[in-house]
Amino acid sequence: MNKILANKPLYEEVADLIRDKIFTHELAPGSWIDEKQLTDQFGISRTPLREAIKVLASEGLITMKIRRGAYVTEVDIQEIPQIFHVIALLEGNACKTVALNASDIELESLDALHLKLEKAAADRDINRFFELNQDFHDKIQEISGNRWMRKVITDLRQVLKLQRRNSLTKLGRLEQSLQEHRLILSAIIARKGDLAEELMINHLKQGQAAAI
Amino acid sequence: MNKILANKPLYEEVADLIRDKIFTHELAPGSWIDEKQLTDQFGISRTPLREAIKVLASEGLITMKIRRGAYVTEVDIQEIPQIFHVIALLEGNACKTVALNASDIELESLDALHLKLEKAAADRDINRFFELNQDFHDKIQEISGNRWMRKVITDLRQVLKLQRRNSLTKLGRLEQSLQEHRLILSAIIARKGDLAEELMINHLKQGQAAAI
DNA sequence: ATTATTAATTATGAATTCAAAATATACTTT
DNA sequence: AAAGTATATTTTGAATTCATAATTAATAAT
Repeated sequence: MNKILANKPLYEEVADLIRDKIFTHELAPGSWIDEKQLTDQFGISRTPLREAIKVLASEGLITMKIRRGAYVTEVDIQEIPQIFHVIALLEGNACKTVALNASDIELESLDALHLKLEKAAADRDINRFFELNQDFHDKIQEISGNRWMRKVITDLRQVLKLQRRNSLTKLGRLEQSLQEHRLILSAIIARKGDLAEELMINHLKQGQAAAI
Repeated sequence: MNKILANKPLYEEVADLIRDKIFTHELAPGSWIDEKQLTDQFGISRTPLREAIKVLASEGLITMKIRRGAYVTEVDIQEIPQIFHVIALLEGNACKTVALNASDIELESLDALHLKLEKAAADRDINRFFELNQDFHDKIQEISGNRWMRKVITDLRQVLKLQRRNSLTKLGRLEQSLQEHRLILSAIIARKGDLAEELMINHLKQGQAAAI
């Protein structure tokens, strides 16, 4: 692997690749991570691979077993609601912050994003909807301006992705999710902080219910 | 370093050692991490050291600069309130959960812990007080039973420790902190969830104010 | 004397090598 | 054929080596 002028350290690129494999279940929860097979596949040595593995372990995606290698984390099913709980608490709070503190320009950008989401839904473009749905949540966190909260939410969502089969694919859930977003957005624009918070928490609880 | 029968992987032990160095400011925020000097000091090779560094980077304690090594993270002073905000939100919620759901036996163990805290305060044993103070917060999280919330709080507290000079050393703050704990505990025992939450959030905000 | 340019040194990122442990395979022995 | 032991292979954890980039020191030029 002689990449000229790498902008990212190799171990991070490798971590990204492995994350993908985990989320697509090419590396399923519980499965052993075969270092040899991955180094061969990526055309790299074990050094950056093992560094990547350690990072993913620290993120909770991988579990190390001493003297017998790395395994994709199996999230205990009963822990899923716990993770959802933390995410809901944080995203709900971010939502309130946005409702109370965002500038009008920021709200406009959020509104613009929601419009795209509506369009994707109208077009029945599921993948695009899924992507924009994520962007909408991200945008709220971005506007709320708490970098650390955002990192926490990102990490936890990642762990959820280990487990969950996409809940939006369930028929009807897409339309319902969209409607919930509409309500959240209008509460934010109306500067109703507590309502926005409550709606976001409820929205995430619905998502959780759909996921199980 | 030929440790016979290591129970922990070397890179984790090394990560612990470096964490200590960071918290004691032997490695101060912003300072460059000299791999050679550390491998010499620890008597190990660069491989486990670099793995440890990657883990600490993923925890936010260390910042990697591409092609110029690792540095102890400098937390932007204006981000401190953001971190406190997240911790307060989570610990407050954990506190509410405990007030509403803990078993009587669990509350007894919390009460017992608080008694030790009172004793340490009466003895003016600052170090012990500091330790038990941390244990009290930990215990609440433990009882609340959300492993993931706990991990998040632990990681964030760790980042705070980078920066903060111990706020309890300020005269008077110790007594005030103790009083706040008393109130929190009695709210919990009285099963007043919302009050317990509010008191905990207030307690952490006081701590933040004292730290700045 | 100060700035540029080049050479030497050092540090980083990554591959390779090595020792010990774990696993799998072959071989007895009954 | 089954169970147990011995041997071979694979895998892990960690040290070492190597190429390239970055820094420092040395030299030359104005």
